[in-house]
Amino acid sequence: MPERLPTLDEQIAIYQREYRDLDPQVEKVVNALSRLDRRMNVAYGRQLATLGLTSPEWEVLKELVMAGSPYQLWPGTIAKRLGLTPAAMTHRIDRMLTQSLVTREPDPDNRVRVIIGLTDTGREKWLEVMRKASVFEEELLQDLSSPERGQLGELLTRLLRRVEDAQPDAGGRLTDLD
Amino acid sequence: MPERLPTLDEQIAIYQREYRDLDPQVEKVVNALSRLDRRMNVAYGRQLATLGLTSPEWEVLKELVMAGSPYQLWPGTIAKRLGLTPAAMTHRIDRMLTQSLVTREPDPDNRVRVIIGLTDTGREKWLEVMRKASVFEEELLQDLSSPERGQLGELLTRLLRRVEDAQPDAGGRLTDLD
DNA sequence: TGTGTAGTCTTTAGCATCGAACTTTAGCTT
DNA sequence: AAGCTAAAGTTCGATGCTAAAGACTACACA
Repeated sequence: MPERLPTLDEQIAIYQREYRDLDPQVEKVVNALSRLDRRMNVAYGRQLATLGLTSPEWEVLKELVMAGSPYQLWPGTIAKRLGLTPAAMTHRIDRMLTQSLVTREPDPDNRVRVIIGLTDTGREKWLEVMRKASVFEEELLQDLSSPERGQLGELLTRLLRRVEDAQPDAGGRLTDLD
Repeated sequence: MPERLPTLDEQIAIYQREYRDLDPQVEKVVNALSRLDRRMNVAYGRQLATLGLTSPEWEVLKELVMAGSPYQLWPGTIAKRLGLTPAAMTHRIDRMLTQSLVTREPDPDNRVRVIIGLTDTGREKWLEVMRKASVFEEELLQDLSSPERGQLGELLTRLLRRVEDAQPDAGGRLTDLD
């Protein structure tokens, strides 16, 4: 009974025994991506915890900063980008309000809308996380030379372009399903 | 008030305005990874739904197949790999039992342990998902030549090696935190 | 101007997950 | 052997999420 996580190559070898037509090259890329993201999130989670933040809160802060000055978005927009229901967004904002990370004001242009804004506290928190995160990120990439880093970024960007064009708001579809 | 998701490069430009010491090359890699994983999961989720599977169930099936014949693991092992608490694992297995995707038997060698096994139904489901997923994966990578795919796989593997060595069971730490 | 329709956010009920306490067993230690 | 410690998995209470329904607003069209 194996305790140890199979290496990526072991995983793919087994997958190929189960499904002969599998393309090992493609599978390697896709599974490496997914494994990396899991590990990165574990690492981020640790750093967030030391700063008294949860990962849901962090996601929202990122979106608001990413929006640029004046750091405002509608709840529905954030929800769509994060793949959440509007209901979840309502409650997340509620929680973040109690910590003064964000504000919620009525939209003067449309009374059924609401504007979520980033507070200075929220912006500060974002910065603290980034400072810690960048240490981890540098460590993660330390085995890659600068040209390799650039190349990796470029290759990933090309993948991303395809999938983001196909799912503009995460609502499109890349393949026909039925 | 922006509705549109900033492109990766826009995002990084804004981040740099907020945090001047940020390394754009590193940030590009890390954020592309995270964006890609989100999109991939959306796509997988769709395909799973058409096969009557949920993503939590899919995760467990993957681990059992990955273990190789005879497709058996302890609940605690699966939980650790998926980053779940043992409690969550118990309930997941309960649900999967009702669909005959897995079995739960006492471990003959240690009466406090339990063995989760993959059923033929579960193995079939895994195969169905993989067949659909490989279509999507091929489409995702279609803009990359075969050497580029190999290169991307190799670069990602090097990152993965570093982080998996540092967090052997997702319990280690890559950076000192306090 | 009135009405229908679509869209935005909130409320509610049900469910999955977490953290923590608990039960049972295995393996030491003396 | 007997007791101590560590480990595995289940149970329990609390929290965040989803899906669906509801309240309200804006816009199009007659």
